[in-house]
Amino acid sequence: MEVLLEEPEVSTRPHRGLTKKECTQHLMPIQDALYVVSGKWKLPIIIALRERNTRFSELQRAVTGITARVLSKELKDLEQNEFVVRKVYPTTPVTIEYELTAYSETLDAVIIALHDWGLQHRERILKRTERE
Amino acid sequence: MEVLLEEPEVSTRPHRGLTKKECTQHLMPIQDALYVVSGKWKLPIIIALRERNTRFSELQRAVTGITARVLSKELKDLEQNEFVVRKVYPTTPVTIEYELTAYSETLDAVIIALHDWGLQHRERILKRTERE
DNA sequence: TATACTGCTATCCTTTTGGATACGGAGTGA
DNA sequence: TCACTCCGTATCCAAAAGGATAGCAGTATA
Repeated sequence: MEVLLEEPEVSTRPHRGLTKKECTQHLMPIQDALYVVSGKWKLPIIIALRERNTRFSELQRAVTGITARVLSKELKDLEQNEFVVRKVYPTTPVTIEYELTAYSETLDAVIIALHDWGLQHRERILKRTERE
Repeated sequence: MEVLLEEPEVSTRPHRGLTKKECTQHLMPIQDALYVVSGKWKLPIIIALRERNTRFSELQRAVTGITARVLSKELKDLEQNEFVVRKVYPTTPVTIEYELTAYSETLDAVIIALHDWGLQHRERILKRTERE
């Protein structure tokens, strides 16, 4: 899993005083961010973690429908992005806890923006389908 | 392509005074929003459209690497979400123009949030890889 | 002794997404 | 007439994402 993406190429014309280069430079961080939150399970897992579900099997129950394979992979991704720390306690048997980091909270602005937009979009679509 | 998603199920515990139901209700709009901006080409196309590339072949040149098949499909999606209108002018041969709607600008807050977060994330990762 | 739970990994399979290539009719220019 | 552009569609394929199932070592429980 790559964390930084390559520069995509878009367009040739300036826009609002931005050169092509500036536009595509804007695109890269956007795609980095999207990479981090998109996919079927990333946000459900983060939400489950916020609700203090910390252990693997607990998470698997909380995020209904996810398989161990996928949960394991997603947790590794979240760890790599430093949203989660994996703590191993030498009990018998070992206890493993996944905890959200302070850094994971920086995502809040993104999540809120997505949420607000999504909410009005959903309402818009429902109204539209009513009309039809 | 579905526009509204099903309610996902996550977790069982309350969090910050929110019930389970409230949490998952938050998730739905987020996933609606993600649905609209994620994928390889959606944002590059929107950016190209903002730069006044309106015609099909123009878009295909502007968004380098996209094939006609995929561009065609993405434009249909964008139309369905009411980000784009397809206008047909009865010239000979017909001229077809894709134009962004005013509604497409409501995405700006989301795009900016993604951009800002992505930018600092990228810097964070670059610093981290320097240290190693 | 048998069964179950924990925290996974391995293997294989399906679905989704996107890419390659070819082709289409209609028009335009040499 | 030949070649080229425009705006796509159709068919087939490859890669990525995700799902199903099985298993495993260690411990606890019945």
